[in-house]
Amino acid sequence: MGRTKFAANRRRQQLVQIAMDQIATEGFEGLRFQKIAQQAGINNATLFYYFPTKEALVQEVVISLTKELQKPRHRSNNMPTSALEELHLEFADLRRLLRAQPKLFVVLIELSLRGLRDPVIGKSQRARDGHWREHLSGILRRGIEQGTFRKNIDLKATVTALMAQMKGIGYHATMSKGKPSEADRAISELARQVEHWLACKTV
Amino acid sequence: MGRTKFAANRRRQQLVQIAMDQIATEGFEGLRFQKIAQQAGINNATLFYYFPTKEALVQEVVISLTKELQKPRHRSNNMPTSALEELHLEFADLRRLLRAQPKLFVVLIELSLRGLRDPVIGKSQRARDGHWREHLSGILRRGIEQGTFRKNIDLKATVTALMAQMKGIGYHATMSKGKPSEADRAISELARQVEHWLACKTV
Amino acid sequence: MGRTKFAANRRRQQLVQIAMDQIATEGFEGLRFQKIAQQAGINNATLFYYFPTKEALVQEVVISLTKELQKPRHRSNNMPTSALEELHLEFADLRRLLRAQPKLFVVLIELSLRGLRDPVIGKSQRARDGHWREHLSGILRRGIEQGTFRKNIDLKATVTALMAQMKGIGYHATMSKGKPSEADRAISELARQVEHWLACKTV
Amino acid sequence: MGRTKFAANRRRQQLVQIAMDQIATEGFEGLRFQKIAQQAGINNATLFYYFPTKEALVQEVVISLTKELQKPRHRSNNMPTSALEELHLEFADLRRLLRAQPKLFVVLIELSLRGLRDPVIGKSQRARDGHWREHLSGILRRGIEQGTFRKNIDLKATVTALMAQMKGIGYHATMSKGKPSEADRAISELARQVEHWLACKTV
DNA sequence: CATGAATGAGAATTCATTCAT
DNA sequence: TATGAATGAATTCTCATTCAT
Repeated sequence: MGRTKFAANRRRQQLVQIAMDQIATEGFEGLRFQKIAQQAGINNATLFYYFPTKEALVQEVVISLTKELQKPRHRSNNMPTSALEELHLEFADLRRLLRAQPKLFVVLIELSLRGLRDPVIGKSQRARDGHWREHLSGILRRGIEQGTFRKNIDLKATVTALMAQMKGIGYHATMSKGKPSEADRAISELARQVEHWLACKTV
Repeated sequence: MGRTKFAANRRRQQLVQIAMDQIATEGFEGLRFQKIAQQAGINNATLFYYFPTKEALVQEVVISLTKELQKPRHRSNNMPTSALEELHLEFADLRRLLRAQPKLFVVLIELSLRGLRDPVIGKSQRARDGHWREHLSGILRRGIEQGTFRKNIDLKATVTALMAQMKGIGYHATMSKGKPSEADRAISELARQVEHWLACKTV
Repeated sequence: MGRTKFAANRRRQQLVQIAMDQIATEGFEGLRFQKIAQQAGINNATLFYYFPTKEALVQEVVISLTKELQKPRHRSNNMPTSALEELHLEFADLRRLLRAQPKLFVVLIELSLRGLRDPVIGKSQRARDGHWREHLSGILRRGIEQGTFRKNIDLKATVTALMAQMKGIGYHATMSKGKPSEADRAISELARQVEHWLACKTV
Repeated sequence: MGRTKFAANRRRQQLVQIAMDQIATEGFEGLRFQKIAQQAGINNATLFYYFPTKEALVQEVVISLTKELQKPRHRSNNMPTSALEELHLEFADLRRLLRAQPKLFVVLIELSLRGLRDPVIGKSQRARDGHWREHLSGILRRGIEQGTFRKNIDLKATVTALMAQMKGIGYHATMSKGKPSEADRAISELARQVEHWLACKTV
């Protein structure tokens, strides 16, 4: 039974993955229950045993996506020593994710749009953003405490701007379909700019 | 006859406008020919008289959107005197547009996603980005010539970053549905940050 | 006014001709009022000035077709001298018509089918067949009188068979799209067979 | 499972049959998916479960029709002994088919016309004609060998004429809607004529 | 005569979902 | 679990026809 449940979960996860791929390639518009089943090699109706509704499947996609985004990446072995380094790592994460899972960003943006109309998705999105905001605020606060960042930072506006910048990088890179190296350079540029702005004591 | 043609064009424009609103509120997914006709107070078939295909209508939306975005806004009366001011005005434009036509950003993002699959839309999108890139590059170059900006700017990366930042602002503001004032503050913060970064001679 | 009316009739005739071409190339299925207007270079609605209904246009096609089929072809200058020659000429007509206006047969068959459901067309068709039957019966009778054909002919069955044969040639040639020369040879073969059958005194 | 598949095939066959009836009574023009479903007592969409396209259904009609026409009819118990008898049986078959399934001819003619535009149908039609031609040629050749038919037959032209004649009988009988007995008599007349023509040694 | 604009009544096709087995 | 069969509710698109100008 434990084995079975495990297998069933694997299957669910696989189906969610297929759904994500579908969204990435065909858009939300093109997400078809039929096609997912087909691609999973199962029957149309069988899919309904796993997800009672298309909506339910989408919710799982949201959950899976959120998990993926919150999966600790750089914090693998050693804690970052300074706020500056933490900030660095944020950008590094973005860079890595953008290279490793470009499709994820497409789904993310599709879901953002859906979140505007679907309250459940919207709520989950706002929650994710809230956590991220907290995380970034923490870094900035620590940086100020550590004396790395200047004291007169408008914390809220800065964090908002920072989030917007990082989202913008993901959005722009995803849409313009330039070379990854181009995105990398833009991220580095941005990272330096931000750090300069936060660290510069003469503003 | 001239009158007639004029009226017909007005009608088309009106229909495109309704379509844009529909996209903004319901998403691409929810764009229904029926509903547009309904909202225009005309028959379903009449819509097909104006647009032979749903696709055709969408194309017109793209055109209309591009026109709207390229419509000169700040250049109303007097030419900006300096590159710095020009850059300022870019941010001001963003701020104004975000307040005046928030729906436009939703449509813009929806279209971006569609552009990933629809080659016609994609092309138009890339063309628009190309122009914008040129425009921003021009400002930066002029700023360097004028001595306002530092000489060692990595022009390409900087422009990419700049575009990403501005897109990010639009994206974030649109999605998070915060108060406009919050977006305004983030934009100001960002503008100062960028200018500082470009102008700082000690980087 | 006389001129005008004449011109109008020319126009009607032209439109009917276009309709026939349409039927020949697209079938009854594909007959579109729109397309006819388009091909005539006039507006959709204008066509309704000439024909109050699509049905009306079709009726005119039927009339035009009947006229075309009854147009005396071989009887141009001199009367045929014998029944045998008359019969010969029937086959010759078929041969000529098949070469000169192959499309006409397509329309003819399309109309036949329509005649099964449309009583007006059906009636017109039966009338045409009736005349033809009379005509052929006359030839046979004359042939018998002239002593060319045998006396024990089953007149009714023979005429029916004759009509069926000739229709069959038209039908087969139209459908199989073989070379005209092939049809010619089959017609000659058939003509000889029929004449032999009718003339043979030892049956 | 075998039972199921069998039932499904029965269903498909039934639907094809209904489609054929529809074509016979309403023509290709009047073939409506809706109506077929209605007549089968199933939902519109269910029909699409069996046939992905209206076109697909039509193709099955073509196949079914071809099968029906090639279904051996007279060869039931004993082989025909002579070419003359074989030829006889061809006419007998025609007579029987015309009485037993008059609708089949309507569909056949409708399909012929469609074959002019639809390459798939056209090809199938030409193939069927090819086989028939082979079959008839065989009979004639055997008749010549057997000494029943004269030696100087123009084989190709004769077969073409023969096919045209038989098609013509079907076409004429179908269209003129006379009594079956009339068609029977014409067929007999024709059969005697053809046999006389082929057997007559003095041509 | 001629036309642009408008429309009602379908038509094919799609898709999430249900249900008996 | 799994599936084949079935369906209702849309949705895009077509077409003959009308009407004011």
